[in-house]
Amino acid sequence: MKELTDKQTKVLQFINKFHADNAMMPTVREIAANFKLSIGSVQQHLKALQSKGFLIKRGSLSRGIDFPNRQNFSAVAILGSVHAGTFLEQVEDANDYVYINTDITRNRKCFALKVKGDSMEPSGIVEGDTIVVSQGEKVYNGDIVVALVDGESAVKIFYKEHDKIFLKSSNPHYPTITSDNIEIVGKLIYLVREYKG
Amino acid sequence: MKELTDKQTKVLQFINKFHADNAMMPTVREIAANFKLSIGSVQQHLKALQSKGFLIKRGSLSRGIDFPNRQNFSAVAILGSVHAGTFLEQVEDANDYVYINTDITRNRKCFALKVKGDSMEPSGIVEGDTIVVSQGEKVYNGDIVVALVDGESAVKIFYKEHDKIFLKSSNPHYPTITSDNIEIVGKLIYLVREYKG
DNA sequence: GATTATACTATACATTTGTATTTAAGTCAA
DNA sequence: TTGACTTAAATACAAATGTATAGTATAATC
Repeated sequence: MKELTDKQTKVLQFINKFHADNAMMPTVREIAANFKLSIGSVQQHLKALQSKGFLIKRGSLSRGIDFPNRQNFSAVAILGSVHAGTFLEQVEDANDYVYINTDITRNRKCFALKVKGDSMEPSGIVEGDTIVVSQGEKVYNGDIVVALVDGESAVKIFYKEHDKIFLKSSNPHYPTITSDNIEIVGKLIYLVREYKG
Repeated sequence: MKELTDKQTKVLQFINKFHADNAMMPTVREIAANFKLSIGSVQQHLKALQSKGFLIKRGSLSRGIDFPNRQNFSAVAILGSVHAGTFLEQVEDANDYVYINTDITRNRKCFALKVKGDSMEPSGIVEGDTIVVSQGEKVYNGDIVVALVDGESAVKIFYKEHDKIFLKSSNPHYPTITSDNIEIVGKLIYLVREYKG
């Protein structure tokens, strides 16, 4: 990627913010108005941003500029809560969602859970966090997973040795779980935390 | 919410998909072309969708229809990184953003930082996390803040006793900071973490 | 029968928007 | 100096787009 001048950067930032705020791209004249510039001046900035690969054009449509790697969001449903220490509770109304970038979900099957308990605190996962889990994914030693143990679920660190699965808590006060009946539901790919008040 | 006719439902679905695919609302004529309808016909459908509350209009802008409850995201710029243990580094290109729901930012002035170090690990803030900070906010004892101490910044837990400010690390290996020259930059309102690989 | 809502066409017009052209000034490097 | 690049303004024109109006037809309801 070539480098941008100060002005080009500012124009790109404005476009970014405008799009985030209004769910549409600005017109040439809307950009001009924001910076108190002439139309022609903005045209040149847009041209530069295009030739440097920071914007692309869709024909001569109105509001027809686009980002080469536009931010797409998918709504991931929060299905329930999971005791990082012990096990899962179903939540009745699945009307709550986390919105995350499709760059992260990448067409994978995902769902989200609210964390309860403190068994994963040393790994930075605390009560109230919302974790996004990708299903049907290959897991490796050290990955953080949501697993079903004898029908109940938990967030743990995955380890496999000699075909035997061990589920470790990062908090040493909790025992390592092992069982013949462990099913890996999915792997942690994202976490969000909201600080309220 | 009043009910929609079959045709109105189809038009609304098309608008929805068009918006998801192209990050912009369709024009009257684009809708007409899709359904092989006349312009006036589409106008009526849009009018009906508006009067029933499924769409709203923004003036007479091109592509100026909108969903009443669209998820709004604001792009929060990642301005640099901050050592949760020690101090801040500026990042030159502010082309990186976190996208968070405006329900959370609520018109507050925000910026984001990448966390380095482990001084806040017991609070669930670990290396690589992206934290969103709200500026110029009232802070209370126990809040997690970004503060400037003698010109350098850090993420700490805020305490004030007898007009003296203390900045505590949750990791006991780090000392509590106190100084006559402490400025509170902002308060933590959000955190995101991506698990890669 | 009269009224209302829906569905559709066709056309005209005003505004918005993208694009092109010309001119000019400043910076920086060869 | 020359040339390339950036920044900027002013204006004109074509295309895209929103809006308004008039007319037809069907079905449901009172």
